[in-house]
Amino acid sequence: MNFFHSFRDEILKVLKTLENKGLLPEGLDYDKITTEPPRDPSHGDLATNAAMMLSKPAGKNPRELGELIADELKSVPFVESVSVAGPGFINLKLTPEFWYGQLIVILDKKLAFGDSTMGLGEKINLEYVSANPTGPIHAGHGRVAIVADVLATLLEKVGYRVLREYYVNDAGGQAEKLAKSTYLRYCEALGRDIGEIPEGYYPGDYLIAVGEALATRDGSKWLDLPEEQWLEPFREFAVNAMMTMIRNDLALMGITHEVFTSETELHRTNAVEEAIDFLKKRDLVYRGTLEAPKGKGVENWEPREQLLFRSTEFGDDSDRALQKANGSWTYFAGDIAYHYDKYRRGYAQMINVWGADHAGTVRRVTSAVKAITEGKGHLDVLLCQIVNFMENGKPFKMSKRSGNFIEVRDVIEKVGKDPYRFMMISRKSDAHLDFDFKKVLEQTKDNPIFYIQYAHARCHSVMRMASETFPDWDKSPARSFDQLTDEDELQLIKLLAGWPRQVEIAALAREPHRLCYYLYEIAAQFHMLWNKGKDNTLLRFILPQNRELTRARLAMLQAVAFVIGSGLQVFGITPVEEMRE
RNA sequence: GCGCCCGUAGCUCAAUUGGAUAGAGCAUCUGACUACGAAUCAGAAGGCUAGGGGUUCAAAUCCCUUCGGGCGCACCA
Repeated sequence: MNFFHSFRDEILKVLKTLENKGLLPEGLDYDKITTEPPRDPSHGDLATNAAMMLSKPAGKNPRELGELIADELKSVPFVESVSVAGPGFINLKLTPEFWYGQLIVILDKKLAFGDSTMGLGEKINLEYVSANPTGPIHAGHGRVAIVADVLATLLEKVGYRVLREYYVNDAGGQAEKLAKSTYLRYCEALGRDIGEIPEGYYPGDYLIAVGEALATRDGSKWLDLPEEQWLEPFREFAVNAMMTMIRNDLALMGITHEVFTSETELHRTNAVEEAIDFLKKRDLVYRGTLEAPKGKGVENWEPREQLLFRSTEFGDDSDRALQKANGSWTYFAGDIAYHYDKYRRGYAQMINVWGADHAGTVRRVTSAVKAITEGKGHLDVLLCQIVNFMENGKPFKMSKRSGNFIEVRDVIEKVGKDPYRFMMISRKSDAHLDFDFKKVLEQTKDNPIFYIQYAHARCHSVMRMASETFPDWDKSPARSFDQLTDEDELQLIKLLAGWPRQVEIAALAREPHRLCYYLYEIAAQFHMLWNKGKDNTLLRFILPQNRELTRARLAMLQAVAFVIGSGLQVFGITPVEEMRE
C-alpha cells in the first residue's frame, strides 16, 4: 500500500470537516490535491498542495488556509508535527512508529512489497519486438525487447493483466526475399554453385543451415521448378526457422511472449477486408490521390489514385494509403486489421514498443486505433532510441559475422543477461543510450547494477555473519524497532517505504528507468550506513553486546534486501547473495 | 521544406509529470582501511536548465520563436 494515498484520504477528510464547520465552501474540486515527498527532507516526510489549490476558490490566502488545514491535521494518527511553509505547502512529519510499521509491512510482504491494485485487473495488450522474421535479433531490437518486457512485469506488479504479444511480419516483400535467399542456400546445399549472394537478398550465414535442412527434408524436388511452386513452401519453412531462432535469442534475454500473431494469417482469414469494410461503412476510407511529399524522393513521384484512410481526421498530417499500386494491401492496412483483432480479443488498452525509426508511423496507427475501436480503444506507443555500442569509450566495431550488425547473443555472451537488461532500462527510453562493453562489467560504484547488487550481497553477508555471532538466535525478523533511532537509519527506512509509490509512478509514466535510480538511492543510503559503523562502532549492524538492537538492524537489512529484490524481480534480474571473485 | 524526439555542472544522466534553495555519479581537490567485504564512505568545488518572449501564486517542465543535434518523410516493413 502506498501510504501517500492513505494520507491523502486523511487530508480529504479534514477538508470535509472544514466544510462542515463552514470554513470552506462546499463542492470544491479536490482532484488536483496531491500528497508527495517534499523536495527537501528537512521540510518533513509528506507535503500537500491543498491550501494552494483551494485558496482561490475558497477566497482565502494560501498561508491562512494552510494554517486551518494544518490545525486539523495535527490530530491525524502518526502525524508528529505539521507546518505551513513557502507559498503554502503543508508539511507533515510522521512519527518513528509510523516508519517502524512500514518496516513490518515490508518484512511481511517480502518481494511482493510494492505490489498494487492500481490497475484494477484491467487487461493490457503489450506488443513488442515484432522484428521481421528474416534473421537473428540484433542489438537494436534488444533495447525495445527489454524495455517492454520490464514494462510488462511492472504493469503486472501494479495490478494490470498484461498479454505479451509478438506480431510476426511474415507477409510482404521481406518475407519473399527471405524465401528466395533460402532457395539459393537450398541450391547451394545440393551442390550448385550460387556464386555471390545478389544484392537485395539476405546474405547472412544463418540461412545456410536452413537451406541444408530443406535439402535434407525434401531432397532435390524443388530444384528446377518455377518460382511460383516453391516460393510459398520456402517462405513458410524459412519464417518458421527464423522464428525459432528469434525465440531462442529472446529466451537468452529472459523474454517469452505469450501470443504470436501472424500477418499472413490475418490476410488468409480476410481480417484485412473486414477491418477496411468497417472503416468504409463509417466513411473513413476513400479513393484519392496524395500530394507529392516534400524533400527526398520527389523525383520518382507519380500521382496515383489509391485507397486511402482518413487519418487526418484523427490528427495525422496526411491521409495514408491502404493499397499498393498493384492493388495488394499495404503494411498499414494489415496493421489496422491487427489492432482491430486485438481489440476484439478484449484488449481496449494497447501498448506498442517500437524503435525510434518508426516514429513517423505513430500518428497513423493511433489514428487507426481510434477509428477502428470507435474511440473506445487506446494505443500508447513507446519509442526507444538507438543504442551506441562502445568499448572503453570508443565506438565498437561490428563482428561482420552475419551481416553488418551486433547480434543480441553476442552481447549476452560478452556481458551476460543481467547487466545487459539493467543497462537497457537505465535510461529514459526516448533518450540515446551508450552501452559500453567494458563499463557494464566494471566493479565500481560507477556501475549502478554492480553497486545495487553489492548492496544486496552485503545485506546477506551481514545476515550470515550475525548467525555466527548469535548461533542460537531466533532467525525470524524482529517486530520491535524502538532502538532504531539514528537519523540515517530512519532515512533508509523512509526510502524503503517510498518504494510502492515509485513503482506506481514508474508504471503510470511507462518509465521503468525511474526504478533503477531509486534502487541506486537505496543502495547508496545502505552503503553509507554500513560505513558509518566504521567511525562509530555503536552504529555497526552486529553488536555482540546488544542482541535486540542487532535483531532490529538485521530486520532492517532484510527489508533492504527485499526491496532491492523486488526491484530486480521487475527487471528480470537475479539478485546475488554473494559477490563471487 | 515538413513532422516527431532531444538540448540540464567539464563528462554521463536525474528532477516526484507545474511545486519550495535544479540533484546524483564520473573526473578534480581534501580526508577515512587491525572491519559485519575499503569493490566502500565523508567533505569541497562545480549552473543565466542552448538563447529570447509568453501563460500563473509557482516553469527545466506548458505555449510561441531562434539556434544546435538525432530520426523519419508516396507505393517499403
